[in-house]
Amino acid sequence: MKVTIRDVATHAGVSPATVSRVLNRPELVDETTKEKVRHSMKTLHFQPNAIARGLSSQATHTIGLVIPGINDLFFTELYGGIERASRENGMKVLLFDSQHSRSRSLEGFAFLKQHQVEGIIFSSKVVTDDYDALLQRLQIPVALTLTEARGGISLPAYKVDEVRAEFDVVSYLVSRGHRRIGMITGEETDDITGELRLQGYRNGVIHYDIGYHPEWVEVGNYRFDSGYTAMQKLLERQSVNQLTAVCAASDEMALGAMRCLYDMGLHVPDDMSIVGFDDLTMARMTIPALTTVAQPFAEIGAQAVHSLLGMIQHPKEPKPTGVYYLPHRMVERESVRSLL
Amino acid sequence: MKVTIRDVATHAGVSPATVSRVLNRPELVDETTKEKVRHSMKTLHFQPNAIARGLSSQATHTIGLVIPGINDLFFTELYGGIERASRENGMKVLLFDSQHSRSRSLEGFAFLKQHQVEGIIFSSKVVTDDYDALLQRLQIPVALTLTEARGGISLPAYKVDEVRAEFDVVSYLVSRGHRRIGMITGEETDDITGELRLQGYRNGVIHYDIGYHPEWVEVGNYRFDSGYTAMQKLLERQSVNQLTAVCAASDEMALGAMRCLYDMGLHVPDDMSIVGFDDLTMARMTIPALTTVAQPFAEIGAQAVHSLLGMIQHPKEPKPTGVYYLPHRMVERESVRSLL
DNA sequence: TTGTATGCGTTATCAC
DNA sequence: GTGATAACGCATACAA
Repeated sequence: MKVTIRDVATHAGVSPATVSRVLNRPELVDETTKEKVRHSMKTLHFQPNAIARGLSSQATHTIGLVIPGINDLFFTELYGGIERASRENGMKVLLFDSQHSRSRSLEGFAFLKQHQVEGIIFSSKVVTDDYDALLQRLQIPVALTLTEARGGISLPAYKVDEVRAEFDVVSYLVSRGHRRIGMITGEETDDITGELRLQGYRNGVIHYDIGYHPEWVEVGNYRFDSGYTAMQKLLERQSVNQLTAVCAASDEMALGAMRCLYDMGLHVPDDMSIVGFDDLTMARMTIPALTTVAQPFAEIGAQAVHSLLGMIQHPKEPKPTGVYYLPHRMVERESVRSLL
Repeated sequence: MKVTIRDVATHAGVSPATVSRVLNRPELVDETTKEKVRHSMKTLHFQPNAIARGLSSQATHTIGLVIPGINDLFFTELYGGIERASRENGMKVLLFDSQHSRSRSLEGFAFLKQHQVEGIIFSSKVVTDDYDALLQRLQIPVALTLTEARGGISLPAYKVDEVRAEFDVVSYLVSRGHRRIGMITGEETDDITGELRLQGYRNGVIHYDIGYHPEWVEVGNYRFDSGYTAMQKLLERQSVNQLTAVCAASDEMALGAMRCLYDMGLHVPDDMSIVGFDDLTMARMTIPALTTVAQPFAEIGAQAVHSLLGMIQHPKEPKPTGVYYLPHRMVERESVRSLL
């Protein structure tokens, strides 16, 4: 029925220990017996039991990943980077979807702990002080992606410099002759991302002597529909605002905004320029193709993995901490008009 | 350091077996000792070791999922349905990305076998005879999604009736007055999907006395760029073809086709109607929003899980077999013009 | 209702 | 270079 290491051993006429050795330390075993054992493994179709190995060796070679929601469109790229980097280093990845629920992210830690993962990548919203005790107890290295720690707690975080990125968006727009630039940002509550991007926008409009006008800003929740609604509100004030461009804190909201403009009979970019944030796969598939700032999701994931690997391999060395910025990149496509 | 069932036992003044019982068969243990044990678990922050449980009980409560590629845009919805149905039934899911490689899908089975999953959902291309021996040996229930088995091998498959779905697309187009309907299909080699959708198209044009014209058909690989290229080729023959509508075998190709038309100065749907296939999240976010046929990805995933659950719980009963069709649905949006 | 003893499949520490 | 043997953390017959 199920073939174990013992079956292989008897079939090859050796001890289980030797079979285990050809699996883990083949250099320690004689060439001929090694061949013999391998042959037995083939013919018996032996598959080592990863569960038993994990229990015995106390090493699961697995990295846990907590994500906010599998349906978030950037997720697959992040995962791709993580999975690849893990695989290249002999690690597997175990996924946990917190479904945008704070309590479920906590569950995620418990789940991954139970499965003896050797490191955890966390990418759900802010990580605040109240995680502290939990994380201490965990005794598992943790790295953050697309978010950062707040308060006393210190965990390494991998992301783009969002303040700078959004500033660069404003710069780009200014360089195209825009001055009356609005923004659709993300929620500020429990979400550091929206806060940072808004800060970048604010820095930009102040830096370029445009001034910060609260009435030029609307808040969304990163999703398409909220982008639509936000643009509607902006449009209601358009006669006084006279915006020529709007930057959104996500590609999805940017597309929602474009849809709203379309429904109002306005044309992008002729009547209004739009810039997104993320550079999702679909950003190049729309008409007009979306000008946006690209986050290197795969690279961010890979960096987090490498960071974890370091902590796993050198448990006694001081752990990395603070925020590591990966380079963002303006992607110029068709949704911005030059006023010059 | 790490707290086990024994630690809890001594702390609560009971035997390890009792602790194990409150975990697995709480009804068998006295109310007061149960409380005592649970209290100890809390204060010691006990987390049961899933690895050890799996080894001991021979039940991992895990379903394995082999997907062709994490970056395929429909994947997250399929996964969502699978994860949800699994969770509702006390199961976890372990993911394996075959990266569109046949050999890697084979590896996937080995990987999942090693991790002692109790069932496998497979969704990579065709499953043919040569999988047979492997699958037999596996001794693990397998269900297919978005594909089906070919040859002698019989595995339950969950998907839409693609022939019928594409036929319905043609019907829809005809009902809007179209007759000169082209198609961008998927690869026919090693891919049953493209074959079936083309068959549906063919049935349609024949049924409506339009006739099948090979020169109205181009082949792509489901991706955006291939849709673009295919439409280019179609356009080269447009003076003789005089197509008024094109249906694509995927939403991505449909968008690629739309982009091509846009670049050629043609307007959708005024100059050409376009229909997709899948109803990806982004289908409603484009302008014009894409008319397409929706696959119930989440439902397909959930059905596959339930099918697996049945096989797991009743190992001796005959396993389900054949193809189970889930209802597709025409989603009417803006990319088709009525000629009537 | 609770405790003891054994096994799950593998790794690892010893001897030989 | 190879073979016994004891963990790994938990579940479960069997006893009590």
